[in-house]
Amino acid sequence: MSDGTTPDAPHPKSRGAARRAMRRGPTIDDVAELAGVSRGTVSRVLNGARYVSPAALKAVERAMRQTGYTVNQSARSLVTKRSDAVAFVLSEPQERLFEDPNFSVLLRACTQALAAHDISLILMLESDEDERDRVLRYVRGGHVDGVLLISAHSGDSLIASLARGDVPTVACGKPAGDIGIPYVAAEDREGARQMTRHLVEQGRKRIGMIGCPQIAGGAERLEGYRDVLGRRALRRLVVDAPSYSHSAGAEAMRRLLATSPDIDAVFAASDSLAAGALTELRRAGRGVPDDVAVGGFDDSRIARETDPALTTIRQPLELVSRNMVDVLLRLIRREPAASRLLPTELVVRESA
Amino acid sequence: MSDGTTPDAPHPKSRGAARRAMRRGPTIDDVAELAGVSRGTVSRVLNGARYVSPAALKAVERAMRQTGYTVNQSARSLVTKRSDAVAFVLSEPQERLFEDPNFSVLLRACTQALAAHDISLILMLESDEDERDRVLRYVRGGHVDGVLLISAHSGDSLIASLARGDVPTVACGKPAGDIGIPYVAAEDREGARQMTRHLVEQGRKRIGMIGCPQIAGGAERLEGYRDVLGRRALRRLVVDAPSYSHSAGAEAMRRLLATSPDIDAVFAASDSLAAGALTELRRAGRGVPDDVAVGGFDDSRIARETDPALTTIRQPLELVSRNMVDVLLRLIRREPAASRLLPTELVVRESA
DNA sequence: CTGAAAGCGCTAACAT
DNA sequence: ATGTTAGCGCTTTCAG
Repeated sequence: MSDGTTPDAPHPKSRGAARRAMRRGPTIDDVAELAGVSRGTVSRVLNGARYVSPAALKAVERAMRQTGYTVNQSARSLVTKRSDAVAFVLSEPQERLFEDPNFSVLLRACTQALAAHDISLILMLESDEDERDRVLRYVRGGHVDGVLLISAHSGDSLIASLARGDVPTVACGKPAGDIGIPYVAAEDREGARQMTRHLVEQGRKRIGMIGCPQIAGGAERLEGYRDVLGRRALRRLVVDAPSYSHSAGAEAMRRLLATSPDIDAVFAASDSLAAGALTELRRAGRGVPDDVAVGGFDDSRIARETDPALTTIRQPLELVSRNMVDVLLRLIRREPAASRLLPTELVVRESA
Repeated sequence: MSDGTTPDAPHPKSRGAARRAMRRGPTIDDVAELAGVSRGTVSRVLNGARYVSPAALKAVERAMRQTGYTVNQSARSLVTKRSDAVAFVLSEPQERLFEDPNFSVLLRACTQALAAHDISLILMLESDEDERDRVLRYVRGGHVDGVLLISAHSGDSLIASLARGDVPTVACGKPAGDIGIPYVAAEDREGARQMTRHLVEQGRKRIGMIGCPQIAGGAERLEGYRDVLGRRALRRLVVDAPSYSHSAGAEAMRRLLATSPDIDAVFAASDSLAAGALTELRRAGRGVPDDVAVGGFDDSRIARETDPALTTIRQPLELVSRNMVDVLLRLIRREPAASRLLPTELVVRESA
């Protein structure tokens, strides 16, 4: 084989004056010429087609098809100052968030919702200082029209401080510190109430909770649990997990069993935590749900894959995503847009 | 409040001639003026700083800092014809791929590897016809410099037909049909051999396989299994799963137990499949690994979270990602770049 | 080594 | 309704 990289250029004689032979698609002028109209008219067709005669419109459309024209986004952005792209910024202080099954759902749904508006999604990670700076520079450099901010932990947010500036931003989940940026979230507190009520209705008496207050929404879930239980939410029944992970769930369950061996139900603040709890309960020889009922939160994929399958609270993440995009687009258009809270739903399976 | 959108322009008298007051960062000219050099020199500093006197360099750098200058990527792209962005195209015919824990790893690692080169990652989905067209138009519209193609199923690939064109593309996993595009993959076949050998060494006699030949790498894993077992790879010991999912694994295991109740080991072509098999084995009252040993493939997160934890084959996905990016960058620079195969590793845990 | 000048392809006034 | 024109901010010859 000759080389394996690129087929040789198809221009046998291209020598000295080898201009940029690269991607050299048809321009708006080519279309205009072919359609027998001016460049301005073509531009009008491209942008809404108002004030264009049907005849011209048809001619232009045909010419575009014939030439296989595509707008040059750079040229357009240069003048409009819009990029038609938004950043999906993921701050994952502990590398965890990325493994969260919920994250995939958000990412997919946001991508789709944006695609419907012909806006592209640029994924950016912000796990350390350097990356944070990179993101900041990038965002305020005008490379994107707005940002979808996904952060597990609510603290950090140097990003948010930027976001508070002039770049339209919407967060997933209520950011801590009550920064002024709009957010979209599930009704964590009410969701937690639903689960706790369910456990009570099942006749459970000593209901423990594995929480994770430092994660967005975590504090609310804890509050919901307390709302329902009141003083029955004994201090020893509540343990904190450092993150929404399987191992953290197992570890928390171990502590719970140690301090409260008489426990007959556990509400974990996420499905991953619940799955970890399940593993630990089995190890400890407790039957689920007979000895101990287990409730999760999220209704992520893993809720269906544990054994027994998890009873959990469904977060409408597709809806959250669509709302985030909707709010962001309004913000970009300088329209007013408030935060939104979306309802949750109890999903009963085998574990409780 | 006055408006809530944009703080009023700081020009008390700007009236009729209210220019676009939007994002109006410092330009290369502002920097040039402040540094007392020409616009050309600033540009040179921006691009490699060759042929620039130390004095000029310093002045420019100071001016850039003072003004908080950031290049306008659109303006740059307009002339260079590069976008400094690549598309991460995900074809997920069955919505599954996105839930694959491996995918997250790839996405994260690719994003990071690209960020190191100041290239941004644009995520695109290609699950149906419309989206495929969208991706095609987008990619060949010159919006990206190249594409990272992640597809579970190997067939479709109208995308690939584009990729074969002039847009630099690298696939994850060997694409079917032997299209000419370079790819990066793990040594699936050898990995499968490693696992099968391990099971044999454990004294297992009737080793079944849950395969998924239509998924990239799936056929190779099946071959590896057969390489080791030879005629002991009875037909009835091999079942096909429709996808790499938990439920497919459970279902396949059920069939396997039905046709070959005497089975004493199973090698599943992915961890998800193995996890499903585990669930089914427990349901059937078979102990793992005592009655039946179970081997997975991927060493994804779930391998650590099943009970018992999975013995599996580690795919070096971070390495795969970095190599994909490396190959793609070479391709973009029109340098030669061949496909690459990366070694796998046996990870022994509890299930086998 | 550096400045000047010519566009890149497009949109948005501004005239018709 | 349509053509004309002036840039958007940058890189890249081309002269010095």
